[in-house]
Amino acid sequence: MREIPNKYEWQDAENRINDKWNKKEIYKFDINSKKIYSIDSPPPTMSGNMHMGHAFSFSQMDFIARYKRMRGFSVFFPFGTDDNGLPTAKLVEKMKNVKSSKMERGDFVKLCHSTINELRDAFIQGWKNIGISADWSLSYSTIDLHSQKISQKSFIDLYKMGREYRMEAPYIWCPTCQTAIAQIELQDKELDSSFNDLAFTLKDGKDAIISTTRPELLPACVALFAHPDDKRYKKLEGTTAKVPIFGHDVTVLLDERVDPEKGTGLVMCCTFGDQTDIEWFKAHKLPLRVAITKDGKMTKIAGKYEGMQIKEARKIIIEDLEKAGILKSSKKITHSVNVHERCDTEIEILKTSQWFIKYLDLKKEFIDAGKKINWYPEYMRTRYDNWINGLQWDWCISMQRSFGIPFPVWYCKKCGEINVADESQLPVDPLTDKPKNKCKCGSSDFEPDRDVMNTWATSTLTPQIAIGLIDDKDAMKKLFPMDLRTQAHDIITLWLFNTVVKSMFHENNIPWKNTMISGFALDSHGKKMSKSKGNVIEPSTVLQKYPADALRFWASESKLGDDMSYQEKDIKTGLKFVTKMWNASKFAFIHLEDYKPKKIKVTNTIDKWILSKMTDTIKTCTEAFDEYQYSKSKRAFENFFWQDLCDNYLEIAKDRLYNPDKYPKGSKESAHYTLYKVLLACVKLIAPITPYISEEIYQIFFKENEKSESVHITAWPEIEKDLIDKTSEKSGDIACSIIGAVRKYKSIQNVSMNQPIKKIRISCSDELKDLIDTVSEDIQNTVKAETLEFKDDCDIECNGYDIKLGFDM
RNA sequence: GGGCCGGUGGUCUAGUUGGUUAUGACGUUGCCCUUACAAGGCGAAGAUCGCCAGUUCAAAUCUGGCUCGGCCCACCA
Repeated sequence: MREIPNKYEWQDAENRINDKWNKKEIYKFDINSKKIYSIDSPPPTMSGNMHMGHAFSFSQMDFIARYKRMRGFSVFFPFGTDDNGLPTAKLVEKMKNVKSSKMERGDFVKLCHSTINELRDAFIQGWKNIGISADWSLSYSTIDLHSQKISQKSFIDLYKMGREYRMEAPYIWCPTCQTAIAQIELQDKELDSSFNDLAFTLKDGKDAIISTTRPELLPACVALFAHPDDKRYKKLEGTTAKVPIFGHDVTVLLDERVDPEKGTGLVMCCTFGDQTDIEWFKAHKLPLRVAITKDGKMTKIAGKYEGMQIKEARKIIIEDLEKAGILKSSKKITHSVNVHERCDTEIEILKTSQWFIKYLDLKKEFIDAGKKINWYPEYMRTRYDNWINGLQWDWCISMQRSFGIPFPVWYCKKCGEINVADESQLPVDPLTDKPKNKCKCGSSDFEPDRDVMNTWATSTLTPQIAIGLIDDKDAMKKLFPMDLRTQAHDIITLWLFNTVVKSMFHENNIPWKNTMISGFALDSHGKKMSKSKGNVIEPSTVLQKYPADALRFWASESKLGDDMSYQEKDIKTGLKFVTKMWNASKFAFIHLEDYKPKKIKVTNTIDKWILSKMTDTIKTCTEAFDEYQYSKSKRAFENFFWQDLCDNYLEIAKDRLYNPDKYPKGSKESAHYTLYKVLLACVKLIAPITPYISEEIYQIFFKENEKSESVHITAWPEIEKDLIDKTSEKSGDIACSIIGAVRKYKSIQNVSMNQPIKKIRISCSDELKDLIDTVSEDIQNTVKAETLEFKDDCDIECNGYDIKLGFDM
């Protein structure tokens, strides 16, 4: 045993311990282990700094990883980063001050890769700094060649299964980013607008007034709609109306999707203003009129407005309508519109050619798959089910961008046939590579697919990507399905669901047996942290002032699935715990300096009491961890450690440890045995949550006897049935209660706890008297009472028991 | 508008198969330098458990309605 510093210097300790873990490969995964536990963790997006939510949810999964490791599993815990696609491209454009649209595609892609490489190590360091016990030799990026290969193979397999098709369809389009975007990338934004009533001219010369916020879509108008039950308009069904300014004729139609209460009850349908327009377009087989270009300008059909930006055109058209007397009224409104979350641009719906994965026919299978997964917490499954039940569109996986994983596809210039790459070519870039074979029409003149897959097409393959890192031909057999997916609740519908989809297609199995869903870290007012609100706190800032253990301790407070607000005071609580742990251990080290653990008979009731309580705590912590309830485990541990062990046991045992001669022979040995055993259990029980202080204490004191290189690969404490002793537990509890009463008495008398008292008087039943007899000496010595006697003239309450007390100073 | 989750001392939070005095922390406050810890210890004050109704001998806990907050979805002419 080496010299014990008075204070725990956490900065120094954490660096030293990180080095040790690294050097000794404590978290190295062994595929040949008989017991394997595998974790599919979310690859964080490199386009932002590590934020509190990351620290929060990754700490929580690390609690589980560390617990399982101590339960004897070799833990497969790889770490990925998501550096694929649009977020990275945006970051690079901003950092390097370039525009991908103004660069050679190959140059931009190269710049993206080199930027990722510049940033990657520092980014990952953030996770190392909070003590994540991933096997860092198993790292992947969602854009690396390994991921590209798997992603492209997934595409080819699905294509061959007939699950993928490319089709022209109305889809969400961002005019700024000039790409199709996923529904999940939409955000609601409250914007000012005007709700304009304008007049279409009916065949009989009368006006038909419609209300719209988007008069610039008039050239794209293809019909007018009214509700079938709307008496005002029903008779107009089938008549034609002339579109103001633009002059083409459209028909008045009836459809139940019209809200008669809204505006004038008559609405124009444009291709495309919103989702309903798409539905009408399909249901009524309407013509297509495109008024907006891919870069957000007016098209030729807009006549003199051609080439104008959408908003500019809207303004001028309203002015023109007003001049012409067509604008009947206009009122200012605020309404929410869909914008692209990354650039805040109002989205458009354009008919473009995209790749889709066909899956709407399999809703039932997906819901059944969800039932085979154990959800923690259970209620999160409902979100998954609801999402599937509400699905209406196939999954669009293409984007019109330059940076991303290309589709392994060429189109035959002669016959138009789709030619997919041969598996042996992967990863492939159709822009620079050629197909292995001629087209079946005999031509070898090809046009490459210029799109890239969106990030979700790849990130839904993390189980396959992660397992692919293992150099073992049976890796898939050994690791799939994985044991656990961890993620936050906001992307159940997207990431979790679509991973199940891919897994069902490719492996015909669920991707993992369990899923653990975490909440968010919110700011101190319970609001989501976001850059625009300026309320973001980064873990790196916290770690300058507090140990990683304190941050993790905070993360362990939250019940699984619940959001938690971040307040610095809660991190302080974590620091206080670390300090307490250190000090209590220091006390033990002083008394156990020459102690060698060996099994002895425990003689003292108070020792039996704490050992029995410890057994109880181990049971609670183990059961809680098995249900992924780390916060329950932590709470049980904390109560035991702080209240039972520190506040009571150590205080009671102190006298026996310093003055063993006052006690029967063997008392000191009994205390030594107990103290060692209990402290070791404590260090282990909290090791998953506060790995650094636990490791430090283990290294200084326990390693010598326990042999394992690290506390994190020692065995989780076992329940020893022979330590359960309910009678001693009750005696000990009563002793603590009596000691508490004396402390309170001394406190009210404003005297030091050291102040001796002459006599403790106790009145209680004979049954309780027998229990108290076994601990009376400990009570007396702990509170420095000269005598203790059973008498009937007492009136002070003894908390929780039918006992009355009296004290004579 | 729909789904799921939550509302507990000033602040954060445990407890929800109904049953003595509702857990812990931060903050406030009194005392105490006590051979681990003043970054501490021992006490104290502070909660009609979001609101209303119901079931029950008994409700923080169960039921219904309302309200506020979070996430997801829909709407957004």
